[in-house]
Amino acid sequence: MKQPLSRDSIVTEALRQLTSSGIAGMSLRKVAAALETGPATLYAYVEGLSELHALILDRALAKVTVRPTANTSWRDRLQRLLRSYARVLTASPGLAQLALGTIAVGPNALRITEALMALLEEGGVDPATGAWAVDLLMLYVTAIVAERGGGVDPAAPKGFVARAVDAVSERDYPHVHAAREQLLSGTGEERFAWALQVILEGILRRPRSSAVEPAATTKSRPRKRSAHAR
Amino acid sequence: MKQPLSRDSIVTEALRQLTSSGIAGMSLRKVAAALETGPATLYAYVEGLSELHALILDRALAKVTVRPTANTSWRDRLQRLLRSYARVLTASPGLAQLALGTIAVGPNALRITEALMALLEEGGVDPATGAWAVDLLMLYVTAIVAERGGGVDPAAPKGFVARAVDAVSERDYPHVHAAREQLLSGTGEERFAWALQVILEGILRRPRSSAVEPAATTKSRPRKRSAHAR
DNA sequence: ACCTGAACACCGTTCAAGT
DNA sequence: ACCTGAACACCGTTCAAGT
Repeated sequence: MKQPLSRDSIVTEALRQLTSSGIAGMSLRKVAAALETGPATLYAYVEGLSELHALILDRALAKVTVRPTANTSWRDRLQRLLRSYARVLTASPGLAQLALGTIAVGPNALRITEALMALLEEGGVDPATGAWAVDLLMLYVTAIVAERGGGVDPAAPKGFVARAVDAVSERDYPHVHAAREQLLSGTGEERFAWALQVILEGILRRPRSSAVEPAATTKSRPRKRSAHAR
Repeated sequence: MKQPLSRDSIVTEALRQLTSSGIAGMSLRKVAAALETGPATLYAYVEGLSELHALILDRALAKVTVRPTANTSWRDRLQRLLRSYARVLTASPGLAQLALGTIAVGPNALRITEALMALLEEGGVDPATGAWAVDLLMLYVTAIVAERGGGVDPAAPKGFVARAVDAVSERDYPHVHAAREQLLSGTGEERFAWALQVILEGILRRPRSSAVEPAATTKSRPRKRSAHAR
């Protein structure tokens, strides 16, 4: 009675399950059941679970907005793009973990990479640095989303970490103790925005063309190196 | 005949399995079998799988060297410490994924946080910035290890990504196409070292006390902001 | 009271037997 | 030749029945 079963309908159902029930709520067997067939049938359309993961990821990434409202600085547009990427990953619990295990080379991942490279170039970042920078930026965003939303299970007692950090021994961990409030401060949004600024600033100041730190110099004093990237 | 069974022996055996066989090679049932008991028995010593994960992680982190050879710059020592952390995560396939899902508040994780905070302070980073910086640095390192070593399975065809990137359409993805060699260039070590320098540079230039970018300014020109943090 | 064998409710993947 | 029910080899967790 359902639609005639296809790669497409399998991916749609799988993403639906992931979005509504998290990583534990999606399985080949449940997808098969929802599509009113046996689990073995799916193997006619999909290589296995890990190919399905890749397909789900790219399907989800279609929702990322790569052309945010113009008329703002490239920095602002880059931050909006990465926020859109983070939002899409957050919308389907477990998608970020899945993204970390899957090297995204689907068309939608490429579309995001392309847009980020263009924005960095607009910011004066040379292509060699831009290539690595895109990896770094996307990895950071994926990781931070993966770190928070482990799953959809409400098993995370919000106070548990706070209690552990608060109880830290002043004698054994003086720096941690002194900064215990700072370690827990800030909303996710604030930390995300700060981290992006940090990484972006570093990218602009440390093009790949710049020499590598010679190990035994410096004393907190920043080096005179190229600010005018490329 | 085996040792009398304890939290400790369970963690030891679990970490042994993880190290030798990756995340798929470790399970509560296999640990129980190796310890010559039934799976239910473990629940007398451990709350469940996720507590075991946290215990394994902290046990593994004991091997991280937090006091690298002195007589070098704080930057150098910080990089050595993070490399040691990365090495420990890499040594047990799947440990990094597990670390992303587990908020590490065990004594060994605290020891690492403490050492990083001390090094950043030595570098002139204020405690408020240092607290967030430690999170960012550890998250990056954890994520990059998690991204590569998905498991111990040799299922990763090294050429697969290269082929996908090489085949990218010049018309649809001009920037990606132009930088396709750069996207694949460099060893893991080189990218790791570069990324750490980028993040560190950003941390030094963007203390939390600095104002937030006012959205519609800049043109790649860096701001005059404090290099001499705090 | 404590420990645990067996059961429960799941997995992904394979394959022989049917159409 | 193609599709798939049933089986295989696993999971984590629970619980009643034994000591």
